[in-house]
Amino acid sequence: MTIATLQTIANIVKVSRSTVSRVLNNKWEDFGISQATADKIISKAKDLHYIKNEAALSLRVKKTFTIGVIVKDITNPFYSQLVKFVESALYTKGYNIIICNTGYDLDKENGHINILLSRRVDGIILSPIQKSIENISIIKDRNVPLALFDCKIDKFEADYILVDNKAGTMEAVNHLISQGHKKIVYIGGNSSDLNNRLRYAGYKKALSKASLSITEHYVIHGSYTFKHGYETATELLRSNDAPTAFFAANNRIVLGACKGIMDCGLQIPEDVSIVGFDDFETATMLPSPLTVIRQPLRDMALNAVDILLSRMDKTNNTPCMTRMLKTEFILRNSTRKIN
Amino acid sequence: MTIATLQTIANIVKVSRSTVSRVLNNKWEDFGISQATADKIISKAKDLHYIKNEAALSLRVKKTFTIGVIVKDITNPFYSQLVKFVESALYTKGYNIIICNTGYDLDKENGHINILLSRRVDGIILSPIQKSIENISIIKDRNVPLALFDCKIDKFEADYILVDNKAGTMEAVNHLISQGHKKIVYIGGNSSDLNNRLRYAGYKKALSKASLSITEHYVIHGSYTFKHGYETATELLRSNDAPTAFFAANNRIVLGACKGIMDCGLQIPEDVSIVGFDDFETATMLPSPLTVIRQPLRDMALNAVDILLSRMDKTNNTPCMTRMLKTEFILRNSTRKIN
DNA sequence: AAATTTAACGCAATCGATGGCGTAATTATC
DNA sequence: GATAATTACGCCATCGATTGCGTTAAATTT
Repeated sequence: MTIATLQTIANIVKVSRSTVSRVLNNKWEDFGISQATADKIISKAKDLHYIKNEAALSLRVKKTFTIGVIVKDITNPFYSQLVKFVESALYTKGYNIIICNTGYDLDKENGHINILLSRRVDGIILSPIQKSIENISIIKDRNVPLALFDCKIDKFEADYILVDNKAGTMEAVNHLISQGHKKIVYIGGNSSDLNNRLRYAGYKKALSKASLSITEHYVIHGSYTFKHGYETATELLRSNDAPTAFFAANNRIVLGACKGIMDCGLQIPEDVSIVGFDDFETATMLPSPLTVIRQPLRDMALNAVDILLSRMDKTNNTPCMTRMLKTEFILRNSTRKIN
Repeated sequence: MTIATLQTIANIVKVSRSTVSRVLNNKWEDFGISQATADKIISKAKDLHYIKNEAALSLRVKKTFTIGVIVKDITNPFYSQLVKFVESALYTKGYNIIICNTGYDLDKENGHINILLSRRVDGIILSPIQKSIENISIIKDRNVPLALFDCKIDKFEADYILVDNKAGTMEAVNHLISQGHKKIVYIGGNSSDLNNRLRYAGYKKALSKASLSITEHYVIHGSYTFKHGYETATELLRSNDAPTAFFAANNRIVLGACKGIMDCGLQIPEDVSIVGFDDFETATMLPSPLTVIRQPLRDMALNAVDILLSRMDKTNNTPCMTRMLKTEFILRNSTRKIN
């Protein structure tokens, strides 16, 4: 009826809890327990459908085999893929993940951090919205391994996993320039967002290297949304100084921009070229498959897992480091040479 | 240095663990603990950054405030949205979720089930790949609340959450028929999949109601993949009996089919009409926004949570039930009237 | 002043698993 | 045949929090 514990089995086989524990953990030889006893215990455990209680184990060994993953929006392919890779890597190591979706809500982010700490997770992968260290530093204070993802927090020593936003963007914009484009729009995300600033820096650098000047009304920071991409594209294309190419700072913006372009009756890449940051499944499924900057999500996930696992070794005192990964330029068919 | 426990605080304030526990759980008035003592305890707890250990709590109260969610592919928007809604609903109730991604791997699914049981989760939401009850019934045997999602398992009494696949598909196909289409292709998923069979049944019924006969080479079961949609669409459109409309059985297939149609040099909806099962963000972002059958994901998630929560009340012995939710027909712009 | 209430806590068992240390019993060695 | 070594376990504290049941001291009542 009730769920079997070590004690239940011990009572039936008439041995002590310890013996049952040792047998069920395959250590009976180390403790000189007879095969006969072991067999009896194992078979009884099967009969009773014994399943160990991880909560009790955690309490005892001070390890939960649980990692907390805090993301902003799990429905964004960027994060869902990340989660997939993280889950898969950790599964093979015997860890589970608690997923926390903040939905860009600061209170929820902090709430989740506290919950994860009270659950004594063995590590946290965090892609934070907050920029200040107040609430994040309690993770560090408690010595919980932390991998910070896709962000950089001022004056906060930690292990970061980043991509080279600037170089990636430069590559994309260089490509447009090499195809003869001079009127290239930067459709950006939130202007206070560091990633956005770095991507913008890449854009600027590419232009200046090619001795092209920055046209102010071609730089539109805003938000990482479909709407922003759509509105920016349509407005500019209908203006009397229409651009010939767009760089979109993330996967949502690029979709909005594409839609905007098409709604203006223009074709990609015949009339307008476009490159986006972030690769995603549907990028290949558009009428013209999108040329994009791909973030190495799998590598990023593996790096995060790697950091956490190595930090769990408390003797490991290597200083925190930032792992900056290279992006990949994926040439598809959304840009073309112009005269 | 080391992490504070109730005992730590008790020692400092010179009271017993019980008193600290009662104060920190805001029950000190019930136990007649003086305000002065309470204040001292609370302030010490703050000083020491005390955070309760949920593992210890779980062990004691036999409740983990954790729900396991097992999905097939978290990167599929269908599941990532589901997870988002579930997470959000449970967060407000004080629960966390452990996410398990099976990647259509049966062993992993079973592995995850066992892990969740050993973690003594308070409930499981499962969208299984397995069709047999062998491995699933251990969940029921252990009396763990279970919500089965998007599936039906033979001879297994449980709480199911489904959508009316047949009616939904009928509505879609009826729409095509009402626009004058007679050559309507059914691009299906795995032929053994129940959802696929039900959707196909809806297709058949719609045709027969309109006195249209089933054309065998217009029914292509296969898999729920982009590739299948693409190949089916291109092959049929290039045949000498090209159809005028498609029904695609899920979000991946429909994207593949759209791409196939466009790669044949045809336009949606001018040359070919298409309706898909599943709504998803990018459906609106295609050149012609897709008309689709939307599954009520939010409702489905809330229902699942609701079932689990109510089943946790052990006095609740209401028989298992299947909640079949209605789909919604979302008319956009991927079909048109033909002569 | 004695009896009763109430305020203010403490004790110890419990949840389930682990592991260091100890001990009896058997077997091997000289 | 005495001693040493090995086999085969058991005892009990521990992890951290909760809670039923007691217990003491102060306050109140009569």
